[in-house]
Amino acid sequence: MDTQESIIIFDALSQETRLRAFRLLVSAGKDGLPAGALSEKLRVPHNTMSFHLNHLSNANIVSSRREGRSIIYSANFPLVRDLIRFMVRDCCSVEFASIREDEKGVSIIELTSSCSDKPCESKKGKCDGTS
Amino acid sequence: MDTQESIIIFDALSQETRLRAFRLLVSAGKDGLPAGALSEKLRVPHNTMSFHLNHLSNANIVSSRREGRSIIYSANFPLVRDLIRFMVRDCCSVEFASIREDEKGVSIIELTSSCSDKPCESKKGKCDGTS
DNA sequence: TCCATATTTCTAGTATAATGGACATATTAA
DNA sequence: TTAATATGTCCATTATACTAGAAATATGGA
Repeated sequence: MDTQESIIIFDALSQETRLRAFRLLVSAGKDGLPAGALSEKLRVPHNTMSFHLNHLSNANIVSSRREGRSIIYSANFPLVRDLIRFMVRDCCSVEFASIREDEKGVSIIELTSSCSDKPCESKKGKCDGTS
Repeated sequence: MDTQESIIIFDALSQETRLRAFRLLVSAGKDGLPAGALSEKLRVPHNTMSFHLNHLSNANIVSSRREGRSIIYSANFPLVRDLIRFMVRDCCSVEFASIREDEKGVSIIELTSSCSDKPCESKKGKCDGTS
């Protein structure tokens, strides 16, 4: 995940219809949903929906496959995971978030309560715990 | 953090000058940086910089204070933390991320490696570990 | 007070995004 | 092969975003 890629994803998620569609796809899981179902649930004309699905697709945050007459969209979960890692590493690691990998390759992120005065410096105990 | 607030933040971070400015402010920590320093480091005219800083400020992801002739901007770290929590809870919790709070109020997020076929169902061991 | 510095606001030009009607394409079944 | 369904593409309109010159505001110092 580099800066340019993250900009494209932020842009994809910065529009109401697209964010709502993406969240529906997330809740639908790996099976995904056909374009028509999204258009109907979100009460958006099918061509407008198609425009936004294409936008999400270009950002690589959803993928699609044809199944009969339908085109099924599904969320690209690994990319979301990468985006979250990018945000933690690049956007708040110094102040109150830490990220490490355990022996199984699972990323463990700790978000402390906000430190009102001083940076946390990677150790807890320096935060006052207030939010 | 609700949907509308997250859209505004995604929008704020979806533009190159703004994301670069935000990342500079993150690396500057709580002390922040004056508008002129950002304008100079990013080689962006001061009025254009001001436009983008205002955008970030409206999204509440940075704040500002006057110090003498300078206006110092700094990153709003707690909001980033909230955004990350929103993304984990709303965008991938079912599939391969979990979030919980420990006794000190620290959020512990686990991002597994991607599960190629089936949902992880909150337990590890069901993932094949490949990325 | 007068000037230099730091930043914002105003403004207009240009570019990009969103919307939805009309039409085109792909698939399936009769 | 004709019709119905599902979706995408084309296009014009409207709205919003980005950019930077010029002017305005705020501060601190000579």
